Amino acid sequence: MSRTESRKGAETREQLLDAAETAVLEKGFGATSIEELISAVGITKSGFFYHFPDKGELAKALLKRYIEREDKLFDDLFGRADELNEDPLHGFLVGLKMLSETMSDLPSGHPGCLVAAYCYQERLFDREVRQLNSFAVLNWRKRFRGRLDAIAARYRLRIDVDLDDMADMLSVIADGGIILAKAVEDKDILPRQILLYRDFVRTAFIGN
Amino acid sequence: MSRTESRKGAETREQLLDAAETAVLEKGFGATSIEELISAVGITKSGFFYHFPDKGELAKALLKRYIEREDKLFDDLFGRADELNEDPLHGFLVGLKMLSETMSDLPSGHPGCLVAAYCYQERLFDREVRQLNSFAVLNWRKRFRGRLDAIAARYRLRIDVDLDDMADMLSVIADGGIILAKAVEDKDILPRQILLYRDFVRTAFIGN
DNA sequence: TGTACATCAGTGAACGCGCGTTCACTGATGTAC
DNA sequence: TGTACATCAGTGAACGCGCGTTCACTGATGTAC
Repeated sequence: MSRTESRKGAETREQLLDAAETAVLEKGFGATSIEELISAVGITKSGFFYHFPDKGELAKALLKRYIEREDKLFDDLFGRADELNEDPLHGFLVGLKMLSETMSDLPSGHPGCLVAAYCYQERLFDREVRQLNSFAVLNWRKRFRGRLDAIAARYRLRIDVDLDDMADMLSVIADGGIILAKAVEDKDILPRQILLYRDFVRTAFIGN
Repeated sequence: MSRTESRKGAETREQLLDAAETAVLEKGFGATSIEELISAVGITKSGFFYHFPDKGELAKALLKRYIEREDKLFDDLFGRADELNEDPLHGFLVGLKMLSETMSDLPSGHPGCLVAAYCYQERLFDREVRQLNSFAVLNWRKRFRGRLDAIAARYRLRIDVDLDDMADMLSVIADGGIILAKAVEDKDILPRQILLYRDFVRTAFIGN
């Protein structure tokens, strides 16, 4: 229980972020009130302002936490896949399979991507938050582009595609898959679409 | 100027919907105020309530109009593509090319998909609006599934994919592409992703 | 070990503003006879 | 053609509520000497 990170306050802060994340993904940031967050956590409104100087800082902290978690998920998942495969293509394909299964295991489907939610509410956030969002996406591109480069060094590309586009396509499929799954309330859509992307990568590099 | 559709009122109503659509895609429905809509159109607040009984009816009218327009766009686009090709695969591929070009021609990128925006704010809408959203997506699935069936009747599928998934994938790519384009402010992303989907369909049916 | 002080994690009351909604009313245009 | 009435497309004022934010204060815990 040191001074720099005393436990109690940090716990309350996390609970506020948890409540905020759920609410923002269901109703949007503008329609999420500080009032509902504190009543979920059980503190007063001034308690909220002890943890965040204003609502904008909540938005920033929320997005930062989300991006860090997502990065960690990818690190863990594709890291494990790499341990099982020395071939970069098979490592990526196994990673995608594992990603699909992880999404499949979510009991009521993926709750939503904060990056996507923020994109549809850009005007509510300042430049810093929007840049955070942009960097996150560009970082995912870089991450998957690196894998695709390693694959392309050993396998011949059978179709004429740009590898940045192909790297982006995983983020595109994930965000789009979440939306369709939410729209028709079918949690299988996202994992199935990820497997479709996997098929695309496989045929692009080893044909059919 | 008949009684059932006098011109002046209908025009104001459309302007309100235009202002609402722009605002909702930039800030979300909850953060879009009636006040800003009427100041954009130049009427008073009571004027708004002459056109819409409450804010919820605005949401419904907005979504209905969006879905109708989108359906019409697909009808026109793939209809024209069909006239130029009697082969179903080439017709679909030409249609996708045209769709990509249409998205490319949008001067500042696609402004956003209302269906996607509503998914990230589901709690703000009643069951009727959510069902409207769901039906729209299922209808797109049906539309593209029909085309894929026609193609599969003439071409052998080279990879083992479900055609409903492949049909959904176009909506997924569109919605996800819009999000990435917004996130990194690069309007080329959406048209390029559509072309990537086109490559996938082509290789799935004629190989490489 | 005791005391003084500092920091943490909040409380409670008050604020002004903007929001969605209601209601009684109105001038311009259209329709019936 | 003139008059009476109906409908359209709004206006203007008022409402109560909830929102984000501020400010002075406080009890519990931690640290220095």
